[in-house]
Amino acid sequence: MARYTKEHKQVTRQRIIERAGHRFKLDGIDGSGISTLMSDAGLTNGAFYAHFESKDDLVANVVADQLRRQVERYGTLRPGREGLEDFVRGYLSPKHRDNPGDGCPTAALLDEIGRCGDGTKDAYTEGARAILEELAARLTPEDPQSARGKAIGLFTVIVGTLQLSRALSDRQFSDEVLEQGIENALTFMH
Amino acid sequence: MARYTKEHKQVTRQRIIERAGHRFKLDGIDGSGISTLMSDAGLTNGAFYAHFESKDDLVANVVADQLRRQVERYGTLRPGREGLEDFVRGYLSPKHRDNPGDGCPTAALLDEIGRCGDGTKDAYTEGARAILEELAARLTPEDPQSARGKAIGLFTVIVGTLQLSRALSDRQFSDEVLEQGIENALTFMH
DNA sequence: TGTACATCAGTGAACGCGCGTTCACTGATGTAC
DNA sequence: TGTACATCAGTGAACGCGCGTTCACTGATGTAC
Repeated sequence: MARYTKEHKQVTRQRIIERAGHRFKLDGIDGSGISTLMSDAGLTNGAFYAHFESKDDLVANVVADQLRRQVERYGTLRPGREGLEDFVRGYLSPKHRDNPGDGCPTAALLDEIGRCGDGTKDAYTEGARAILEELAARLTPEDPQSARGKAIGLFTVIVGTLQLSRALSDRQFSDEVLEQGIENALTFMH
Repeated sequence: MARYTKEHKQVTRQRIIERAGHRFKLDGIDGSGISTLMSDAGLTNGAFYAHFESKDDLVANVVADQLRRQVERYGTLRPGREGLEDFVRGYLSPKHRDNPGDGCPTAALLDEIGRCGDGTKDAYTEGARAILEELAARLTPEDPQSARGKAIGLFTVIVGTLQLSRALSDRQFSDEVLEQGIENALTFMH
């Protein structure tokens, strides 16, 4: 099996982290076992500890990686407020709601991260800082103080809205929450 | 042990539900085992299935109970907008952030509820409806349509803010998020 | 009033299973000669 | 260029443990006589 070039192991490690991000967002961190995670990456359970010290170690790396990807996504948007509006509409869409595995790690895992150890929370904290800075930069660059406050409002309202929409079994109610959430998010962008 | 009066079993069942609410909010649903839950209620694991069909059955009952308590709390507030402001300040306080076991079930469990089965999501949906109605009734009773939208905004922003503050390992950053969250929540009350 | 008994809330050991983790082993690789 | 070998990514069985669930049993109760 081992077909190792120079960076072969790093590539495998990155594949484990990426697939684990998907699985965690689908089934939760507690709900995802090592065997399943390794099988998702096309490997068997025993290889796990050649790449990570423990499950906690993996979790911290996955959280850091997921938040990094989230920040990178902002780079692909139209510049300024227009890009942010596009982002909000995609974020609060039925498609995003119904596909958590490919979606925002914060919406999928925020309360679980709050119960994690220091390593994971440190990784999350660093990522959250970067996201809020990205959002603030697009809001009112001429007034950084107010932009930061609005960025926090925008971020928390879209995360809370998406989570709520996923917890509602009544589709119509859930759709209403998403649509109203877009309007609520826009109040932080004016 | 059995000292059973008429409603003895109902009282025990209610005690299990109440203590399980506390435990779930502390350790998560997946993170709380039946033996621990029963021990919290002063019982042993075997008695569990005399009260509930399954863990899922308990979870649905706990979610319904927790949301009911949350709604009842609104009745103890000062009337109108003033009461709502008191509520928001208490909700977005370091004390609430640092004591999830005694706090809001939505902030502690929302993304996990999104991954639960229909029974639990139905219970949550009913409870969320009641909470949003309570909030809307205090906002602008003369304009129910706009009140409902604002209630959704208020609810999602305080839930998202509290969850975010719990996931940040940097105390100062976390405090900033809480304080800004109060201002952001107030924008939905004007 | 005192005793025998059916009721049933609760006990605690056991079930099979999947968890996170360990470890002896495999076998394809790049390197040495 | 061809062969022997050290490296090491990955295998897969096993560890002890706690999970959700089952079940034969206990013993205090309220009731019957």
